[in-house]
Amino acid sequence: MARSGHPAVNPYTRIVPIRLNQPEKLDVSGVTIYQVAREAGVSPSTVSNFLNGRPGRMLPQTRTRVADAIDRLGYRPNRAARQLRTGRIQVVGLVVPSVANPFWGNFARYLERAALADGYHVLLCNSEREPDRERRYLEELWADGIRGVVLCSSLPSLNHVLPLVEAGLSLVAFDRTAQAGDPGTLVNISVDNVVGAHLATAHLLELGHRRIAFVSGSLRSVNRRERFRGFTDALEQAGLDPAEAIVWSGGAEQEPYGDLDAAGLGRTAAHELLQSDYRPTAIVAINDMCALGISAGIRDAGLRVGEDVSVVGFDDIVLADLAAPPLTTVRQPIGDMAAAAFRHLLSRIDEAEASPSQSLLLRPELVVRASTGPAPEPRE
Amino acid sequence: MARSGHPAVNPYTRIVPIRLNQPEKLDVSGVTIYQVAREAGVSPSTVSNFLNGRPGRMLPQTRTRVADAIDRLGYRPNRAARQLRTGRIQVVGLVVPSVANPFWGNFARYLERAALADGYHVLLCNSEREPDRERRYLEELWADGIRGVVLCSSLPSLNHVLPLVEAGLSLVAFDRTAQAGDPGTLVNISVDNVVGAHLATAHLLELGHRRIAFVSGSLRSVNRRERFRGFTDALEQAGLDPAEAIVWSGGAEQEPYGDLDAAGLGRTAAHELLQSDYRPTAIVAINDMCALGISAGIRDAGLRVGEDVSVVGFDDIVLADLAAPPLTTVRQPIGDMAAAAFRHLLSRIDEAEASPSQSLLLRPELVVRASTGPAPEPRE
DNA sequence: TAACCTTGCTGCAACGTTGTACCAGTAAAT
DNA sequence: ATTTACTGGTACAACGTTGCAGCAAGGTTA
Repeated sequence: MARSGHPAVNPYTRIVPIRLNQPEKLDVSGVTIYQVAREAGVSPSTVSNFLNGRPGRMLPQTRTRVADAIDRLGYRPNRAARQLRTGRIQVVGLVVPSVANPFWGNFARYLERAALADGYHVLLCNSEREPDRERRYLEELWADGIRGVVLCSSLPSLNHVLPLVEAGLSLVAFDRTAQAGDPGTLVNISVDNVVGAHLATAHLLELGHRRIAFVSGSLRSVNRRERFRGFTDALEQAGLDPAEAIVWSGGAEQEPYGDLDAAGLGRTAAHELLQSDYRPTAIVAINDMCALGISAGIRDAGLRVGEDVSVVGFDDIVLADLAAPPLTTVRQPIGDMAAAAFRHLLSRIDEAEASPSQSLLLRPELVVRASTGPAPEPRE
Repeated sequence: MARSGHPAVNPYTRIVPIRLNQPEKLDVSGVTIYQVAREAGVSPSTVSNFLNGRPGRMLPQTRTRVADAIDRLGYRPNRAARQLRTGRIQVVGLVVPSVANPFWGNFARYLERAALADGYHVLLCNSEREPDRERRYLEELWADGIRGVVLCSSLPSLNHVLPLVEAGLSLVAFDRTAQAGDPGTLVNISVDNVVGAHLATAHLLELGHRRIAFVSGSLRSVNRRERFRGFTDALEQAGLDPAEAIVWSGGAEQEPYGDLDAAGLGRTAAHELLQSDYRPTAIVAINDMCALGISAGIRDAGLRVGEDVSVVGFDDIVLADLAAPPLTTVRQPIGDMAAAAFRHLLSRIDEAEASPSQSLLLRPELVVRASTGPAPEPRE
């Protein structure tokens, strides 16, 4: 501090003894790598080597001395300093449509579990499925030094985040399969939506249903398109003409993805479908929230779910088992998917060379409950 | 770099041209405060003053020059460097029992919204209501430099986190009212549980119900105790003897808080209560998940919710309106509470002197839907 | 005119960590 | 005896930001 002896006192300035803006910085834990070094009788570099570089670079006795000192002092590395120095940070981002949706909340919990096991934290962001919010969030995360993000988007195009990916952001897209225009380094992780919807539809066909409807919001998102394909594939395989399938794809154009309103959407769909001449005996819903809405709509019409009209959902949220009647649905292996997402993210961040784009599809599982039953006798 | 001319070459070592461990640090955005300073023709200190200290400390023209330079270069301050220097960080923690519960997911979303408006991020943690996880999370957050946390705990005692609070951690306890042993600087934010349960119970009494049950898991958590008090208060006020109230307080001792299983708990409770001789005509549930489970249990018994047995929930989660029949419930002003929580947190972090402990109780609102109806005629 | 104050800016050291470059000391190869 | 290699460490300069201390220039007061 006083490098050249006492600091020269400016004869023109009075002493100002009160420091209003003192840093008042609360020490993160008070103890730094220097104190550990002194305690262990080594240099800070050696402690750093112990912590990061090879611990093989020192004698066993030195190693234990350092370890003991760290223990004794309760030393914890200062993350800010580490990040400043290395540019790395032990945090990944998670962008979901909305944690208010139990499916995403659940996914967040599993991802956190996976991340925590590797000493990573998860920074959570709600995009509300708005591309602009997605972009701003990713920019924010990037500026924070975060280099890996799990993006739950479902949007067909990722153009809005392309610049960041090109700058080096590692992106794992969840609930979305690869598209033609995707960046070359993208990893996609998703349930096999085609198989899932196929399972659901085949289940209904086996029960004897022939007039089956598919209900969703706009079909613009990737997974919805795929689920629809699984639906038509199954019909075709059963010898039905998919062109004659009943498709209810509502929702205003201006708000085509509404997650929260999926239930309301389903209810409306049920009302309309059950009033029509060609009334379906079974309905495949785009997800569980939608299916719960459909169930409510069926009841509104004075019909019984699982008897007059069967309903299949998708996701298997906790509430599916709780509904009246419990919902038959397609279960996503959400824990496995979260773990895989984090594992891929980590390998992307660590490796200098980004491996080429790839997709991981996990097989879903049909959970049969009481919302589906044999097709009622045709009464025509 | 080459401060003293060419670095002396060690005659004993061959040149090792391959640097395996190069830092490869991706620049956060490439542009630093130095480049902004050069672009604006001022010193880095002036740019820093513009960013933090008073911008009144410079001429208007200087101010605009700096602002322009920042714009032109797209400068964003490096948070790690800032944190290292100041010890501050623009992140608050949020510890919830589990985001898999829609109520907490929703709360997280609102808190994020409030935080984002002030440039703060939210780091989310799932405690699963385990005191030990709570403690470890808070320690982790503290080590990360985070000085403010919203803790959604409901545990009567906060002893397990006391050391951190004493070290300077600002804590806002959510969904929990003040307790005798609380730290002196704690802020409690909660809905008025007594009033809420009172509203729910009074509503049932007005409908003519007299045999009303209260269903919850263990009563050890703070808010559950209070809701129970609101329940008994209302009974008393109606001239009934609370000692004769039907109280179902189940759940194994070893897992007394199960959030995910609240629904299963409710279902079991309904089964047991409806089999008893003194069967209730109405049930007050500890929360909506529990109420949905109770509804399922009532249906299991072949009875109609809202006609044979009325059910009131608590929280007003999205699914309450979706159930069959839609759930009458007590709505928590969750957005207001989240905003208040963040506001208090911020003032605690900013102010050097922590103001004394206080509690904020927000008034809940009864939302009447179809799960409650007039008490059935006594058929005895 | 001397003494002091105010304004508007800059210089500099630090925050805690890391990894490269270096270096003694010893062992092995020439 | 000399060269080379390996081992087990240390010294030091960054990373980007901040805010105190300082300092010219001009203004105000005595």
